[in-house]
Amino acid sequence: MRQSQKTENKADYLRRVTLEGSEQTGARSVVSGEKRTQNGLLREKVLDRNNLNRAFVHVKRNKGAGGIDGMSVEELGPYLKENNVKLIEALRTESYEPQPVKRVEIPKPDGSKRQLGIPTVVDRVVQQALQQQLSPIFEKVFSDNSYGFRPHRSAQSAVKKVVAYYNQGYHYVVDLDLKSYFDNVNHDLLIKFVENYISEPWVLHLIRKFLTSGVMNGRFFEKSAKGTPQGGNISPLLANIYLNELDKELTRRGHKFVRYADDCNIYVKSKRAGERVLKSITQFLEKELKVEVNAEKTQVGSPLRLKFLGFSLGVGRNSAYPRPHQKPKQRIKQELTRITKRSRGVSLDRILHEIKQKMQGWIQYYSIGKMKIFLQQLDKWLRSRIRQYIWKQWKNIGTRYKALIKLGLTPKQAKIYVNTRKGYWRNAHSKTLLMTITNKRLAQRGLINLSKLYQSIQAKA
DNA sequence: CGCACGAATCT
RNA sequence: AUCAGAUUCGUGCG
Ligand SMILES: Nc1ncnc2c1ncn2[C@H]1C[C@H](O)[C@@H](COP(=O)(O)OP(=O)(O)OP(=O)(O)O)O1
Ligand SMILES: [Mg+2]
Repeated sequence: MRQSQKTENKADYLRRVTLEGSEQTGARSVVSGEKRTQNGLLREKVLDRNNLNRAFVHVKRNKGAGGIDGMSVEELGPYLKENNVKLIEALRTESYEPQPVKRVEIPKPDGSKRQLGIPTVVDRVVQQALQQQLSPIFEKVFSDNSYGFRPHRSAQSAVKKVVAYYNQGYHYVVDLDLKSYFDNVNHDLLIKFVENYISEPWVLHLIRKFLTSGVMNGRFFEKSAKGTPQGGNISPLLANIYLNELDKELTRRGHKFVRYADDCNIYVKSKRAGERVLKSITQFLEKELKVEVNAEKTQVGSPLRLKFLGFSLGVGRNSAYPRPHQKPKQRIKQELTRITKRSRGVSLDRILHEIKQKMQGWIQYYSIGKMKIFLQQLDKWLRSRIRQYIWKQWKNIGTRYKALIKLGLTPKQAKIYVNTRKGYWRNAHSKTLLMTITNKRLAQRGLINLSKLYQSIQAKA
C-alpha cells in the first residue's frame, strides 16, 4: 500500500517536472533531431554533439585509468574541448585511427589471469558513443533468454528463469563455458553478423578499426587478428551480437536456455538428452562460430550442484529455489575474516562500517536466494569475531579493567577476569564478555544484523 | 525519470 | 597498479 503510493507520488512529480520544464525545448530538440538524421545515417547519430557529450560524461564518470597514451579522465575534458572538431572530422571521413589497447593482467577468482585491453580514454568516448546508438537497435533483435550485458536485465532475473525451468520439469542442465570468450571472437564473422542488421559501411568500418587496433604489451606491439578487447566499451555489445547467433540456433531447435555473456545453460529433461545436446551444440559453437568450448568446465549435470551467476538451486517440498553457491559463501566469509583480522591501526568504527557496506551489497545481490540459516550462523560468528577484536583492542590500550567496569562489572569481578589467560576466541565466547559486550551493544555500536537485513529486503520483494 | 557521489554483484 | 558492460542499493540535488 505504502509502496504504491510512494511510486505514484514520484511518478506524478516526474510528470509534472517534465511538463513544466520542457514543453518548448522538447519540441525544438525533436525537430532538430529529425533534421540531423533525416537521411537516416547512423553516423550522424553517433557524431551528434549530444551523443558524444553523453559518451564523454559516461567515460569520465567511470574514473578508469588511462590507456597507452597515459591520458587520464581528468585531462579528457580539456582535450576534447580543444580537439572535438578535428576528432569528429576524422571520424566522419574514416581517417580516425584508434590507438592500440594497453595490456593489463588482473587475477581471476580461480587464480588464473584475465588479460584486459584498455583503450585510450578518447577511444573509450568514441566506443561509448557508438555503443549508445547501436545498443537500442540490437536490443530489439536479441533473444529473451539472453541476460548478460543488457539494459533492464539482471543476473537475478536470469536465475529466476532457471528456477522456472527446473520447476517445469527440466532437471538437467548443459553448462557451456567458452574459453577466453572475448579474446576468441572472430572478426569476419562478427562483422558479418553486424551487417545482417546494419548495412551502413561507416559503422562496419569503425567497428573493424577498433577490433584491429592492436595491443601494446609493455614495449611490444601485437596485432589483434581476433578477439574484442576486454575493457572496450562496445565489446560486451559485440559479444552479444556474436552469440545472438547461438541464441537463434538454440531457439530454432526449440531448446530451453538461459545465456549470460558466454555462460550458456541449456535445460533438458534427461541426462541422455543433455549429452546429445552438449555434443551437437559444442560442434555448432566450434564449427560455425569458431569459439573454443572449455572442455573441462563444460558438462551436463544437476542445477542443484551447478554454479550459475553465483547461485545454485535447492529443492523444497515441491519446488526449487535459488541459493548462494558454496563458493561465494566461502569467499564472503574469508573477506570478513580479512576485514576483522588486521587488528592494529584501524578503528572499530571503520571495521564495522566496512563490514556493513560489504554485507549490504552482498545480501542485496543474493537476496533472491534462500540463506536465512547461513546468515544467522554468520551473524553469530561475526559477533564473536568482533568481541574478540574489542578485547584485543582493550589490551592494546591497556584498559581492559576500566572497560569492564564501565560495562557494569564490579571492580572485583573485573580484576579476576582481566587476569585470566585464555585465547582470544575463548574469551570472546566467555560468559563475561557475552554479558558485558551484549548483542545489543554491538548493534548500537554499528554492527550490522545480517539476518535482519535479509528479512527486511525479502519483505519488500 | 535525470544528474553527482559512494558501495555491492555478475560476466 | 586494474579496464568494460549491466544490474542493484545508499546519500544528496533537480
Ligand atoms: N572484469 C572484466 N572486465 C572486462 N570484461 C570482462 C570482465 N570479466 C569478464 N569479462 C568479459 C570478457 C570475458 O571473455 C567474458 C566472459 O567472462 P569469463 O567467462 O569469466 O572469462 P573468459 O571467458 O575470458 O575466460 P575463461 O576461459 O576463464 O572462461 O566476459
Ligand atoms: Mg568463459
